[in-house]
Amino acid sequence: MEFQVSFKVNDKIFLKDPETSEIGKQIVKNAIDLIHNLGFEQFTFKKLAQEINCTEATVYRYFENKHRLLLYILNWYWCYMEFLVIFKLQNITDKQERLKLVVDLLTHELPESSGQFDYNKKLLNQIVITESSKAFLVKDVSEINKEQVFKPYKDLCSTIAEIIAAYNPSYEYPHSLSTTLIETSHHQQYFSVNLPKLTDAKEENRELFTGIFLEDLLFKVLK
Amino acid sequence: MEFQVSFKVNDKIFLKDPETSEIGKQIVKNAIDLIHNLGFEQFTFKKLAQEINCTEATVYRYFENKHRLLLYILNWYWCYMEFLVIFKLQNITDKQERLKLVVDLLTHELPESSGQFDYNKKLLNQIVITESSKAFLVKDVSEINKEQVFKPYKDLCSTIAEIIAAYNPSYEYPHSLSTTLIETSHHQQYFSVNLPKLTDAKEENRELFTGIFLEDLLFKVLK
DNA sequence: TATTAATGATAGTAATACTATTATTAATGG
DNA sequence: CCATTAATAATAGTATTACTATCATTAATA
Repeated sequence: MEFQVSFKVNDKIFLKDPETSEIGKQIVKNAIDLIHNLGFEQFTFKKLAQEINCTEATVYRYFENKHRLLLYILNWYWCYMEFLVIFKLQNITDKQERLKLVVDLLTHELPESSGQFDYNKKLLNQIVITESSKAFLVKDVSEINKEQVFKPYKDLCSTIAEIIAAYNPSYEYPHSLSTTLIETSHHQQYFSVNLPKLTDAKEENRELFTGIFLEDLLFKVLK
Repeated sequence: MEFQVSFKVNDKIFLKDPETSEIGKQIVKNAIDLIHNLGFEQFTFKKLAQEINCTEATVYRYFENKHRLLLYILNWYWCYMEFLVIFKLQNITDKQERLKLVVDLLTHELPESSGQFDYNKKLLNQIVITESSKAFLVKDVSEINKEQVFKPYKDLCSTIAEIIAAYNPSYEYPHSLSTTLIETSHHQQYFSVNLPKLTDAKEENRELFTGIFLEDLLFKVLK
């Protein structure tokens, strides 16, 4: 027996819920492939429509623009990551162990779950590393923030901040440390592959290195 | 008597050196204003040309595209930042003091220098915080990296890494820590203004807070 | 004075980021 | 089973973006 986990992404992000139709699922699935292959800047709805043999207009019925589609994908990831954190930490009482598991989750690819409806986790991970900051480094960030489109990221940040605070209640910057862990995990992995002079990692062991670097940093900061 | 500092930016970044003409200087100066006002995505060469009453074609004679122009601006910043680090640390032998000054420089606006030819440092700072990761989070990063367009960032990273290594020679990840300081400085300041739930800072004291947060982190990590 | 370099003026193209309209098909409800 | 509705296809069209090209004009220089 299996159980399935699904996430309700804020429905202001889409015009029509892509989960409710086959073509909607194809849009998200192929968007992940295409954003990974082309990079977000070169990715267009026209290319996506060609990929899944539908019309551009159809894609526009699901998402206002490609930025919203990126947000949808990232929200899915952030929700899933928060779920994984909570799930994997269940029954683990040792506070140090809990933090170690958080670092592991943040620095390693998502596990391939067996759910029927499943995104390519390897590509999703790459997209998060390379494109996630483009979701919030935009001129209208304050506008779209009102629509709660960053809630899953904030929730994840907050969940990790609580685990930090549980380990060391006197540490004063748990939220900043939480986002530093998340963002640094992305940057260090990206640098190790693309700009190796900016890190001490080697490409071969980027996930492992990033985990070791962050764990070392985390426990020294919280000591 | 004054002395002036100028930086030779890698000449593969531009087609024609904007420093060599009045209109070239106007292009860079107004680009900083416009990128700040519109955000990099909405910024176009057409709008820039309108701003300085020249033609789009003229702008294209200086820079291949807007990404190169952003790189030019960022390279200027990175060079200037490295200069400031080296300059301000002259004659300071206390290794802890040296690190503190680095954090100060990374978290506070650039000083308004009195040079004749001078960019708006406040806006430049904002651009670095908001747009700098868009310079390297691109699909063709490896291609353009071969043209040495990230050398100034790497040099800055390396300079700071040396200061870290001087403080604690046994610390194993000085480059990763160096880029973590730089990137985290940007993110925490950005979050404090735009997504305050992701940080413990308040907007009012974002520079001060980010400095305190990073200094605390740095010295605990290197202890 | 002739030459060259820089810019302006103008035009044009392919791609992007959409919006709109109408026709067709599929699903559902009575 | 028919009528209705919803979803999509097919098609068209617009404004903007990201360029490239050409030629005339002006300014600087040799």
